[in-house]
Amino acid sequence: MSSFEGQMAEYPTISIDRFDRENLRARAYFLSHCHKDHMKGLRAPTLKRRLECSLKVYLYCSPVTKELLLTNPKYRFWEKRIISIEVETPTQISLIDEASGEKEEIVVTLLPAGHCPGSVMFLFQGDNGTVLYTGDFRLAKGEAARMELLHSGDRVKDIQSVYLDTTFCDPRFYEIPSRGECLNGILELVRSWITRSPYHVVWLNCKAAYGYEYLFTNLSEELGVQVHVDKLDMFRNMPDILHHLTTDRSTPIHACRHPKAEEYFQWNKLPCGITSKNRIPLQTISIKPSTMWFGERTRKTNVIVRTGECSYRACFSFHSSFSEIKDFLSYICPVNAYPNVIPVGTTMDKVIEILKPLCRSSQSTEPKYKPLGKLKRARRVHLDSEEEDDDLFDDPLPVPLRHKVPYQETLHSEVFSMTTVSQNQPEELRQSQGFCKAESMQSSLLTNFVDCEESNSESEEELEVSASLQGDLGPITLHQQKADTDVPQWEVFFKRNDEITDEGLENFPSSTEAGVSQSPKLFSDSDGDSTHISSQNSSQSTHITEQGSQGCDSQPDTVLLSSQERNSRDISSLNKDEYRPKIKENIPASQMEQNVLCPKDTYSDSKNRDQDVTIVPSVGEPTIISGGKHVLEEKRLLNFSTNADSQSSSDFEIPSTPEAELPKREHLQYLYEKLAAGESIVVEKRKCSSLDI
DNA sequence: GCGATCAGGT
DNA sequence: CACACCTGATCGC
Repeated sequence: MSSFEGQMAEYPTISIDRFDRENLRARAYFLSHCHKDHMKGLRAPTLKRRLECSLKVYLYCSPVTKELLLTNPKYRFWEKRIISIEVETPTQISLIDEASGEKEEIVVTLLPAGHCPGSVMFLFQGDNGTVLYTGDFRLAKGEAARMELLHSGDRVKDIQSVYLDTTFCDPRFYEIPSRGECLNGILELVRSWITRSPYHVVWLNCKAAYGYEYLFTNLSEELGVQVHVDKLDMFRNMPDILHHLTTDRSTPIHACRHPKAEEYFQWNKLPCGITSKNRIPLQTISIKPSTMWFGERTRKTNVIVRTGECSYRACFSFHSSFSEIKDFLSYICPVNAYPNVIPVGTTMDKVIEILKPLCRSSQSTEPKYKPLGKLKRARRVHLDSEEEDDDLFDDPLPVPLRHKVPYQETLHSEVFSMTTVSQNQPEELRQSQGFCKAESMQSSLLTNFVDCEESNSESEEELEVSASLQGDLGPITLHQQKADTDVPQWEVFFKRNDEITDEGLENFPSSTEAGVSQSPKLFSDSDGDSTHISSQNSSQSTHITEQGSQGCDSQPDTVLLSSQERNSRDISSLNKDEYRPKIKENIPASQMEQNVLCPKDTYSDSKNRDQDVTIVPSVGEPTIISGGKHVLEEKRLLNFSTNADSQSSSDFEIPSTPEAELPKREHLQYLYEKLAAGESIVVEKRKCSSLDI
């Protein structure tokens, strides 16, 4: 739960995700996503009264968040006072003190947070430096590196402070299976059950909160049936979600809720009240999404655990794991990092001890002359962080390129867009889209380096490149380049990108491996013999990180599901297309290869389409072919390398483990059916390698 | 009657 | 484990 008080040291006149107490005096409000614990005071009479008196005060959020918020009648009084800002569109906001008339300009950029539909992180740039408020987030390793707007040229921006989602910032939560792995595990379990007969139905025991939509949309897409929910009017303007939901109870997949749902379930009754179809009783299983995590040295086992005759728990997380948090923060490398959440069982001090080494200050204490390979980030004298562009000139030292993104840097001038919102204009987009051309950095070195370091923070090796020269951008500081990046946009939800799913999927790299397995016991860990069906992709990635040391065992998880299989249906066929299929053109060779490995996943990226507009061939990189739907691939490709697990890109390319075989769909089906039926599975123990125990 | 808080449950 | 709620009881306005 967020314990962020609402204000950031650098910009105390704005309030984020808290609307009570001191925050009642804010000049502007920001809401990162629509979860109640981030909306404290948002509908309190005191704030309502203040709005009536302070006509220049607005609430800024993403378009999806605005839609979700206003669907709730209790928040409808905000209607005229909410300004939605498109994701990845730097927007200038004037912060006016109505009493004194004092004014301060700030530029805010919303970055996708991957937590729930409409969730974003806020990047603020102004006279007091650049700061990032993450809200709640779930981003795979390497995702920060793929966000263009966190960079200036090739380097990550000079960020003064990060206000971070530290929900799982404890080594205990070292790793959480990726979204794709979890999704696949659930998908196969659901598939194996509902295909048995028209009377076999599944109840997804989800909590009352946004964030499960990508699960619903992907299951729907893959299985061809809509998911039953209690309400869907909040998605009325989000066709990509809406199309996969229904209020018709006759579907085999339910995510409806009822206070006595658990009790109903005992009696084979769904929350929506039905117990039979055509007078034939339904055969129901429940799947409860819940967070599962694995310590650094524990081996990941299942993403699905059987908890009873007809019930299962499935791994699902809205928040980044410890290693994902470390990857994110170490990449950003701010001067300061403040936790927004203190996980229970730990203390603020402990969390800070963990964050500190990932910040610049600690690094600055290091010897001045570091081997180039170790220099993570040039330390800069900062004064105002704002213009990072300018700083580039100041950097005397070679700066490691922290740009994992393979995307191409634009060689020519890029288009920067800057939107301005004035407080006087209430409407949403009054964005005057000012497009300013700026010269992009000459991409001198920028070329695309694919940094192979692992995303783990620990990565030590980085490529160094000399600093690039950038042109001065001129007066407007904030422009960010809009390159075509494809960041995993998670707005996905809304934009149907749930494809994200793919994320996981594709990421094989990331792979981790989780398997759905059932160990003989419900619980997993057993390592021994369980048959692991992993959702993940085939790639078994070798995890260098953790497992590396341990040897193979680590990979116990054999992945049975090949990504291809899953994708075969392509999931996304629908999805993708609708979304902006953007294609990314330049993909580094290395990635190409990967592509080859996982050919089918598709995926779409929301952003891509739009941005592609400016595609510039990157240096030397082969262009990918994007054939029809495979467009998506690109994205995933991208993810690949950058992805988390990807720690080392090389991993990906590692073909399957010698003894590993690609699971056949039929085999999987067989295993899942047994699993669904509660039968025990014969374990075939497969050795991962000689090391396997 | 409403809101805030706390306990308890899923 | 913990998340993001929901319900119910109590207290104050």
